[in-house]
Amino acid sequence: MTNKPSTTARKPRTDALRNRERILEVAKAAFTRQGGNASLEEIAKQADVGIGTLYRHFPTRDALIEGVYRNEVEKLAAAAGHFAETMSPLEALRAWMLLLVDYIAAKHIIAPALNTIAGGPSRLHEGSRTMIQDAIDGLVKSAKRSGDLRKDLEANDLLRALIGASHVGSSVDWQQSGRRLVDILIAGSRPLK
Amino acid sequence: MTNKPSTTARKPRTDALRNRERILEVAKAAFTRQGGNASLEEIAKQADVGIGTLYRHFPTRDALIEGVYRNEVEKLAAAAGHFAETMSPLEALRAWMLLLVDYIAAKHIIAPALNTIAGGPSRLHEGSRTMIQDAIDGLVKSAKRSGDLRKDLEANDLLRALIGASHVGSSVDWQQSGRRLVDILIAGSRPLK
DNA sequence: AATAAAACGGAGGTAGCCTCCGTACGAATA
DNA sequence: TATTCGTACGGAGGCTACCTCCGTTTTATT
Repeated sequence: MTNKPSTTARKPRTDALRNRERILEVAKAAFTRQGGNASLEEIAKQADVGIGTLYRHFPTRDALIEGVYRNEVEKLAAAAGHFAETMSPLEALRAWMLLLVDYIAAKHIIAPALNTIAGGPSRLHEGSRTMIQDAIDGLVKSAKRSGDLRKDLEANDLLRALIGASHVGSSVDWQQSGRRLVDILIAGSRPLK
Repeated sequence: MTNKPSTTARKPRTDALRNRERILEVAKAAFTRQGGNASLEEIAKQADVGIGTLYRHFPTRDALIEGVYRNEVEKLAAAAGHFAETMSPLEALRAWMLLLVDYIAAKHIIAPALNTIAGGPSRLHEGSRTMIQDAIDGLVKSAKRSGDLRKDLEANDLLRALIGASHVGSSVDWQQSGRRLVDILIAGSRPLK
């Protein structure tokens, strides 16, 4: 194996990266708005990309759906850190929970589609679950430290409330009520005066 | 409004009823095997029916899916009564739970598809929930009376166990494990010797 | 500037959707 | 049983979306 590090794989092309991003962004919107059968050609068009390009990045519909999902989880995890650094603890928690509402909406589209996939969905779900758990744990913990949150609050309570609500209502506008719920939860989690 | 009851609507044609049945039967199989996007033309063919006939009975894909679902719930409710009359209480309960596994499989396909529907899915789900609850309540109650079941058992426990299991595993072969679970539940619900 | 690897785009063959309407069947009636 | 007429049947055909394939363009590297 004369595996010289010389073959250090050239840098990925910038247009490829940019297109990939655009596709994911448009796809997420399309899927959450029109469901898992949204037209891929339409998505390509809206992303200003040829249909061939879309298929090169995501060879199957499922691949695209999975891509959107992973992207979402990653953004969610990254945002937690970012918010924590640039906002007050309570604001950070609130902002992050609002993102979570978006994420859940996306996941609702995705879950059924993933069942058709080969390896099964559990693998994906497992990983995301802990990433999300960690994120909210961190945010809650630091908001407790700063005295913005009552000490007896469990991060999981917030998580469950939001996820639970999304299951009950699974109507189209549950996102709206989800956002309202975020504010209620935040308000209710302040320390008892 | 000279709405004479004389117009007593003629009897529905027998071939129409037969075809409708056949379509629902084939469609259920197709949906549970290949997911909610199974080819309608293929379903029509397998049901020995023209594509036009299929569309007359079920004008949209969603209508067909909903039809399968309603059919399933009705069969489930009817079966409970029938089993209760022709089997021993415990056998009746077991047989019915096995049907429930089939039903849940169908519902998994259906739930996502229903979210796209106009009126929202809650209406459907509500109704079915109570029908199923009633059915299992009756079966459990009579098995308790005959001494085949421990008295402290709640019908809901069985229901939740089965439904819960179906959510965790949502892989392709969860039905297999669902059937196994039925036997385990039955065995575990016998009176303590 | 030259080169070659990598990515792009869209034409075109295929499959599934759904409508429309002439034909066939079955329930009512005599 | 024969007739009538409302009801249901079937599948051809127009259309949309899928997905592959390959000639052209762009980009990183030298």
